[in-house]
Order: sequence, then C-alpha cells, then structure tokens
Amino acid sequence: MKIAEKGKRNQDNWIYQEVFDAILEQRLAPGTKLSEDALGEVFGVSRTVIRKVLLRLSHEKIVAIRPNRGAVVSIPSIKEAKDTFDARRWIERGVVRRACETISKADIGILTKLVQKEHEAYADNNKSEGIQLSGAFHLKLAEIAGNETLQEYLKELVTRSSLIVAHYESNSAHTCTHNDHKDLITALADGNSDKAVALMEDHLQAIEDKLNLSEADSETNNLKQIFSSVAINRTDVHQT
Amino acid sequence: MKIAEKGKRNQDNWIYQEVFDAILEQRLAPGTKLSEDALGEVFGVSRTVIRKVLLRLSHEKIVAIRPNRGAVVSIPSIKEAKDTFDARRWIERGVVRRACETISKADIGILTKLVQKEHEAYADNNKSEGIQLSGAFHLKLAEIAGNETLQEYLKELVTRSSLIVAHYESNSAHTCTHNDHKDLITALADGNSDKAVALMEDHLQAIEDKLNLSEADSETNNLKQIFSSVAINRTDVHQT
DNA sequence: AGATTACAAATTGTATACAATTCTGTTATG
DNA sequence: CATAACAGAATTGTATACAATTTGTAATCT
Repeated sequence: MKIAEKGKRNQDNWIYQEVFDAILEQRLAPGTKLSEDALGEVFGVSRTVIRKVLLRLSHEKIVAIRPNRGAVVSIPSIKEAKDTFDARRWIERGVVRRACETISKADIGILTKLVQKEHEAYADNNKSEGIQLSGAFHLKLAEIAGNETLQEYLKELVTRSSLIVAHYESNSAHTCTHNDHKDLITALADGNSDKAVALMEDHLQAIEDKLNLSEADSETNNLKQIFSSVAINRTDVHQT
Repeated sequence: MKIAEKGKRNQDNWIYQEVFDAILEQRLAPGTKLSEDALGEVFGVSRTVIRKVLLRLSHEKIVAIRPNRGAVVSIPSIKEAKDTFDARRWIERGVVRRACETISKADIGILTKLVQKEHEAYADNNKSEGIQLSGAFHLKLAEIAGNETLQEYLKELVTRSSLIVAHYESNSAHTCTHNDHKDLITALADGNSDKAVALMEDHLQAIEDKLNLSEADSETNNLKQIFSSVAINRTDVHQT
C-alpha cells in the first residue's frame, strides 16, 4: 500500500523501478497478471501512468502485453532463453574486448568489491541479492567498455537472464559461477584480452548449461505439447 | 490527411509504421518536432494512441522525448553514432557466424534478389529506397541467423544507422558498398564463415569511415559552435 | 445430461477534460 | 536601449469517462 509521494516528478520512473525490482527479485513470479487497476491502486496513480510503465517493460520483454487481455510477467520460452544467452555471448564478447582497452585501476577495485559482495550474499543464502550483484558485475563491465548502446542491450539481456535462470534453473545450484568473475577480473587487470573473452564465453556457457533447456520440461508453457497425448486419446478416455 | 480507416484493429501498429517509414525515408528529418495534437489530427486518432507510438519510437531511440517538451526525431550525437556502429559490428559478427550455419539455397536466392533491387534503386537515383533495401539485406541475414533477440536489436541499429548516415554523410557517395553485399553472399554460399565475418566487419567499417564523425562538424546540432565566429564579431557587424 | 448460445461482469482500448509546465511576445523598469 | 518580469498561449502530463473486447455464468434447446 504505497502512496505516490515520491516527488511528483518522475513518478513513472519510480514505479517502473519498483515493478522491475519486484520481477527481478521474483516477488512477482513469471506469469503473474499485472492488472492496470490493481497497480494503479497500489501506487496511487491512474491507469495512464501504469500503462506507460507496462509499455516500457513490455518493450524490454520483461512483461508480455496480450491485446485486450492485459499484461503478465514474461514467461520466457526455451527458444527465447537460448536466444538470450546466445545474444549475450556475442555482445559480451564485444564488451570484454572494449573493456580491456579502457579499464582503469579504480574500475578493477569496483569490480572486485562487487564480486566480494556477491560472495557474501550467497554465503548469507541471499539468493536474489546474489543474482542482482552478479548482474551488476556484468553491467559494470559494459559501463567500463563505454558503449551505451551495448550497455542498454545488456541490461535487458541480464534482466531476462534472471527471469530465465529463475524459471529454468536445475537443482545444481549456480553457486559455482562466482570464481568465474574473479578470474575474469584477473585477466582484465593483466590486459589479457583474449583470455578475458574466452573466460566470459565459458562463464556464460556454464550458466546456460546449468539450466533445464531441453524441450521436455517446459512446465507451464507448452500446453499443446504437454496435453498432446491426452488430446489424441480424448475420445477413449472420455469419462463421466 | 489520412484518416484512420485501417481496420480499427492495430491502429497504433499502422501509425507506428507510417511514422517509422517517414523517418527512415527522411520525410521527417532529424530534429523535427512531433507534436501529439498534430499527429493525432493527421491520423485521425486521439493523443492517447499517438503517445503510445511515440513511446515505442523513443524506446527504439528513433525519437527523443524530452519531459514536458515533447518529442522530436532523434539527432544522433557523434558518440551515439560511433556506439551504434560499434554495436553493429559486434552483433553482426554473431549474425554472420550463425547465418553461415543455417543458411539455405532459398535464403541465398532471396539475398541475391535484395542486392539486385538495391543496385537498381541506386541506379535509378532512388537513394531512400536504396538505403532501405540495404537495411533489409542486413535484417534478412539476421532472420536467417534465427536469433530473434539479435534480430530486433539489429533492426533498431539499422534504423539508427540510416538516421546517422543521413545526418553525417560526407560528399563521397556511399554507392561503393553494394559490392560488399555481393561478396558477402558468395562467402556465405561457400560456407566460409571466417571470410564472411571479415567481410562484414570491413563493410561496416567502410560505411562508418565515409561519415563525418570528427568532432568538428556537427551541422545542425552545435549552434553555439556554428555561430561562434559570428558571435565574436557581433558588436562590430551590428547593422540596422 | 450435455452442448450451445445469450447475457453479465470485468478488463483493456480510446477519447476527452483538466492540471501543470514551458514557450513566446509584450510590457515594465533600470 | 537592454534586461527582466509577467501574462497569455500552446503543449505536455495525468485522471477520468466511455466504448470495445474478452471471459465467466446461466439459461435454453436438443
């Protein structure tokens, strides 16, 4: 029950951030309906500004707007998941390469601190903060690389990655990826651009490999596939 | 003076496309004010739907929305121009690499036809269509690559590239780039992935090199700079 | 009883009305 | 005459009202 007292200016930015964070931290799970009226009531604004926020989120593919049927938190398909990680690989290759050229001592300090905090978060079993800090590491790297366009794209991709990881993660915890970041910093500090790129590629591949992206277990999504056998036998099973 | 008789459904999509095309073809030059009332009148809809369209265009960075001051067709800065081409290089590397794996004979036919039409357009001195077809070539390649995310990003980047080329192009016509596309098709058809990537990199670099991206000449943008000499002598020149 | 259709409730899409802000042209003042 | 202050107009931001669409429920018919 928050009320809009956040300065009157940049209301939508504030609301955007709130919803964004809620989705990222999974307080709003994939598939959750985002009713305009409800959100408007929560934030104390009219549907107009909520629509603006939802439009922005939908453009970033974090929510899906179905015509006349409202917005829901995106449920990334397996294809989308693969595309997302593939896109990340290509973009982060560029980011790492550029970052190698431009990185400063101060930057290395910041990155190191981020990795430390990430470790602590996971040590405290604070998964959502861990995920967020891991994302922050990648985004900081993009900031260092200095290409705003790549940075924005990566921000979207990192967010979607979080949705994907949340939705498709297998039992094997993804705690193993922390050291990847450390190694990456070392390579960057050494100015070893080739190695840094290779490490990033492996890192992203490792994350993706830990997911259940086989066509088999799509959970909520592919209803047709899930019920295909049932549908075929429908007349047979027919009961009461 | 078009009226909204386009089926009532997907009005905004139609309007979006109209505005998008107008910007791409430079009927709406960079810097042009896009007043909500005016556009609403033109398309026979209320400001509500125009705002939706402008919001989408602003997300794609084709239009800039300045708070309380309305929307204008984006004037890409030199930094943005460089970032855009850099981003394209990284993304299209990925696109070409993937396309090499998945390209079919039919695809090659389509690409070849696109290049032919592009040639014809330039032969007819139809510059705007030439630019559009050149963009279509790159986008078709992304479609072949099969990664929707990269495809969407590239669509944005290609559009922005058009804005940039239009704004920063030097005297040397960019007619020389046609053969690049042809060579690229050959490399793709041969499955020579390394060569195809190299050709794409050179191609994009060639386009960028033909632009005036030195800090000096920002044309319409830096009014201060343009009129600086005049301003200095202002009191002298002063005449009724 | 089961299926189909008609109606009702809820939600989104669009238009309009009002509030807040910026821009422009005029007037007042040093 | 130049600068500053002000008022009006124009434009954007937000809220609300109405229209269109979808979805759930009940009634009707075979």
